[in-house]
Amino acid sequence: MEKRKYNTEQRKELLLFLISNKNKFLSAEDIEKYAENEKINIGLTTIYRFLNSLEKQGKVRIELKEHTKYYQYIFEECEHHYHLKCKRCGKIIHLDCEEFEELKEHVLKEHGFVIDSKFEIYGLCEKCYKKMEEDKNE
Amino acid sequence: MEKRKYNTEQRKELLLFLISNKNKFLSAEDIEKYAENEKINIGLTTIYRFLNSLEKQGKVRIELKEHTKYYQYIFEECEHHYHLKCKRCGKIIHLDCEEFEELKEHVLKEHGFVIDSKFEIYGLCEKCYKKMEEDKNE
DNA sequence: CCTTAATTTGAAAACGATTTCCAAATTTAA
DNA sequence: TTAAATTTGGAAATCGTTTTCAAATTAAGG
Repeated sequence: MEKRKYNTEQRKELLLFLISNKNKFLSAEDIEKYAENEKINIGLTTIYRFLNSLEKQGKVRIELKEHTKYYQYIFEECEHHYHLKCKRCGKIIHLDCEEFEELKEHVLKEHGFVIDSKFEIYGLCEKCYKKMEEDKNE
Repeated sequence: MEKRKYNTEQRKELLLFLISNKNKFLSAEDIEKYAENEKINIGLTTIYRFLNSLEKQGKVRIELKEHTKYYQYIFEECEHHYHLKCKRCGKIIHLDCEEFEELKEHVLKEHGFVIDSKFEIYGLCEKCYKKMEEDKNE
C-alpha cells in the first residue's frame, strides 16, 4: 500500500473535498463525479488509493451499503463521548459514565472487539417513548 | 425475482443444508463446495437465486464481510440482538450477554432513555485492529 | 535550477462476487 | 400425457474495486 511520502495536487484536492463534506458519506464514484464537474484531474484509481490510505490511518468512517463503500472524514470533536440518539426527535444525550467504560472493557476482553471511542446508540428518549405509548391507544 | 412456484430438488437440498447449519454464516461459495462434496447437482446461479429469495422473505440473517455476503437461516428471531460491527471489514459479532442488559437498564434508570432492543456498536474487530496498528508503521 | 532517484499517477486489464441471459430441463396442472 | 409455466445452469455481463506498469510528478542533493 501507499506510503504517501509525496504530497500531490490530487491528494490535496481530495482531502479538501472530503473535509468540506465532513458530515456526508461519499463513495469513490461520488468523488469522481465531483472531480469531473470541477474539472479537477483525478483518476478513479487514485481516488481508491487515497481512500484506502485514509482508511488505514483511521481518518475516515466507513459504511458498507450493498457492495459499495462510503467514506466520511472524521473530525475528532470530543475524544471519548458516548451518545444516545433518539430515533424520533433526534435528541442526543451525551454520556460519560462508568457503565460505558465497563462495557467497553468487557467487549474487548470477552469478544476481542475495540469499540470506537465515540459511538452512538439509538433508541427513544423519555418524551418520545411516552408519546409512542400514547399513540398505541389511539 | 423468482416467484418460487415449483418445489425443486435443488431448493429442498439447499434448505436442508441451511437448516442443518442454522448457527453458521455461509457464503454462496461455501454452499457450492458442500454441494460439490456431497455430489449434489446445484449450480452457483441457483444458489444465489435461492439465497436472494430467502433474503426477500426475511428468512435469513445477513453478514457482509469485505465483499462477500454470508447467510444464516433464521430459526426463531431472538428478541434482543446486540451487534458489534467492524468498521473496517464489516464483520458482525452477535452478542447476548448480561453486560448489555445491565447497560440498557442503567441507561433507562439514569438517563431516561429506551435503547432499541436491537442495536449496533461500531469499532474494530481483533484482526482489523492489529492490521491497523501495523499499517500505522508504513 | 538541474539531475536523478523515489514515488505517484492513471488507463487498461484483472479480479471476485454476484447478476443476467437464454436455451434446455423440470415441474405442475389439466 | 401433454402443454404451459417455471426453474435451472453455464456462459457472458456487471459492478465496485485492485493490480499492473509505463509515464509523469515530486523531493532532495549537487
